[in-house]
Amino acid sequence: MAEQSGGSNKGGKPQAGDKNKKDAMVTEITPQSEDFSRWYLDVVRKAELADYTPVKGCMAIRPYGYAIWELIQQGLDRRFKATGHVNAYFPLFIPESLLTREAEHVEGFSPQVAWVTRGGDEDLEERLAIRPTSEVIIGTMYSKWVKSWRDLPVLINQWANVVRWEKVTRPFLRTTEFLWQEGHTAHETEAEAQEETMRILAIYKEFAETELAMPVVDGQKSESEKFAGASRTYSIEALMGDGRALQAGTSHNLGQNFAKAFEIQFQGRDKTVQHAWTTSWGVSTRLIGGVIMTHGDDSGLILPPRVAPHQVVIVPIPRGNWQETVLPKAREIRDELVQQGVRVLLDDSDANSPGWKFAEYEMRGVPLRLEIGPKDIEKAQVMLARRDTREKLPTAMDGLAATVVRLLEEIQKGLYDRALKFREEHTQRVGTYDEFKSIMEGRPGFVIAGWCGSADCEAQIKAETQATVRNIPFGAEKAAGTCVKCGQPAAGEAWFAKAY
RNA sequence: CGGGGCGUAGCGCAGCCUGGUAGCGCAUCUGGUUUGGGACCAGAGGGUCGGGGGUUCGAAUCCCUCCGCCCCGACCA
Repeated sequence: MAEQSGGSNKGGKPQAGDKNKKDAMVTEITPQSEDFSRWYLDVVRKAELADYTPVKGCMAIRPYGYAIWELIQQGLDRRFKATGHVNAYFPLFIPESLLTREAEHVEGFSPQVAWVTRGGDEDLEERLAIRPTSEVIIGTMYSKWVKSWRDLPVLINQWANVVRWEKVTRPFLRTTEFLWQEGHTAHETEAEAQEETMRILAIYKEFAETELAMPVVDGQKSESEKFAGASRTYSIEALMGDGRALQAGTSHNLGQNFAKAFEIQFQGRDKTVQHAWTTSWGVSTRLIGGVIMTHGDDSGLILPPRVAPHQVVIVPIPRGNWQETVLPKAREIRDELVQQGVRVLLDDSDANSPGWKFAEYEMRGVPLRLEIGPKDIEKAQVMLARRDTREKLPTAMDGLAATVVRLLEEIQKGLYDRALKFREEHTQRVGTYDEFKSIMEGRPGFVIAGWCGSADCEAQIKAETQATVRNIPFGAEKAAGTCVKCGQPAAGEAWFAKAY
C-alpha cells in the first residue's frame, strides 16, 4: 500500500520510515535476539507494566503490572498463612543507633541506605535510615515481645516497601524503592529455625514453579553471597531467556546473631535465659521481571494463567448485526467463565479492529484469546487462540467453560515444561576450567562444576568469567570431584552463572 | 563509581556538522467508510528542542555545566 502525505504538509520530506510503516508497527518491540535488554524494557513499557518517574531509579507500577503483583501476593500470602504465619507492619524509619548494632549487617547495607536528616524545619538529633530491610526494627520489637519459651515461635510476615540506594537500576529487577514481603521469625531452638528457613525456601520453590511456571534451583548461597548478618542464606535461582540467572527469593537462617544484637531473650524450659534463633526471608516485585524474562517472546509478554490479570480475553468480531447476535453470546460466555472462576476480559469496544486487539492482547501476554463472530455463532463454536503455542483451536460452545479451564491448566504446565527444557538445554556440567570459560564466553546459562568452597577461587572465577556461584543445591554438597578452578578436592558441586 | 552512547510532540526519529525561530511516521481528536491478524479517506490539535548558564543581532544547532535514561564493567534482591 502506498503512503500518502497529508496535502497540507509543507516542506515535509519523505522519510525513510514511510515505506517501513507496516514493519515499524509490527516490530515495535525489539526482538530478543537483537537486544534482550532492550526487549525487556520495551515489554515493560508497551505492556504497561511500569513506567519511569521523575524520581531516579524509581518506577511507577501501572495497574496491569500491579495486578500481577496482587496475584503473586495472594498466592504467597495464602501459603504463609497456611504454615502458621501472620501479617503485621513495622516502621519505615530505623534510627541509626539501631542499624549499627549488628556489625556485619550494617557493613553490608550501609552503602545502600538512604537517610532522613530533617523533619519539618528542624534537623534531627539522630538520623533515620529508610529501611533497606527490617531485621533491625523488627528484632527490636521482638526483644520486647519475647520473654518466655511460651512466646515462641514468633511467625510474622510484612508486606512493605524498602529502599536501597542503587547505582544501576532496571524496572522490577533492581529499583531504588521496591515492594516485597519479608518474613521474620524467632524460635526456641536452632533446629526449629533451620526447619523454618527450609520450609520457606520450599514454599518459594513450589510457588515459583506452580504459579509462575518458573523452574528454580534451590540451594545454599556461598559465604560471600550470603545475607549480611546471616549464618546461612539459601536461595532459589531461575534461568532467564538470555541465559542469565536471577536470584528469585532468599531465606536466611540468622542464627543468634540478631537475637544477640537486639537482645531477643527468653527464659527456657530449663529456666535458663537464652537468645532466640531467628530467620528472615523475602521475595520482591523482582519476580515480575522473572516472569517476563522466563516466558516472553518477540511478540511480548507471555503470562502463566495463574498470575495473568486476564486469563481469557474475548474478542467479538463486529460483522453485520453483531450487536444483536454475537455480543449477547459473548457476554453469556463471559459470565459462564467468570462463574468457573476464570478471570475474563470482554473487549467489546469498537475503538479498535479485531486484528489490533489480537496483537495488543498477545503483547500483554493474555494466555487465551476467544474469538467469536457471526460464522462461529452459526457453527455453535468459538475460536480459541493460545498465547504460548499460537495455536488456533475451533472449539464447540458446548462444554466451552470446561475446555477453557482445561486449556489454562495445560498452558500453565506447558510454560513450566518449556522453561524447564530451556534451562536443561542451557545447563552444562563441566570438569575443566577451560570448558567453564568457553561456555561463559559463548552461549551462557548454568554451569555445574566442582568448587572447593574457597572465596579466592570464587572471586577469581568471577573476575575472569563474570560468573558467580548462584548456589549449591541440596545434595550437591558432598559431590565427589575437584574444584574447577584450583583442582583441590571439591567441597560441593555449585551452580554458576552470570546473574542479574 | 569508571568507560561509552543518547535526551527534539505520548512513542520512534530527522534537523545540529555549515546558527535565521521546528518537521516526518505512528499515536490522539472530529466526521465518514470499515472491522475474521495491528483498516482507509478527509480534516484538526499537540513541542519549555532534558535543566541552567554563556557566545551571538539571532541558538534545537556552537561552548560550559548540571540532570536523567541506556549499554559495558565494579556492587546489590
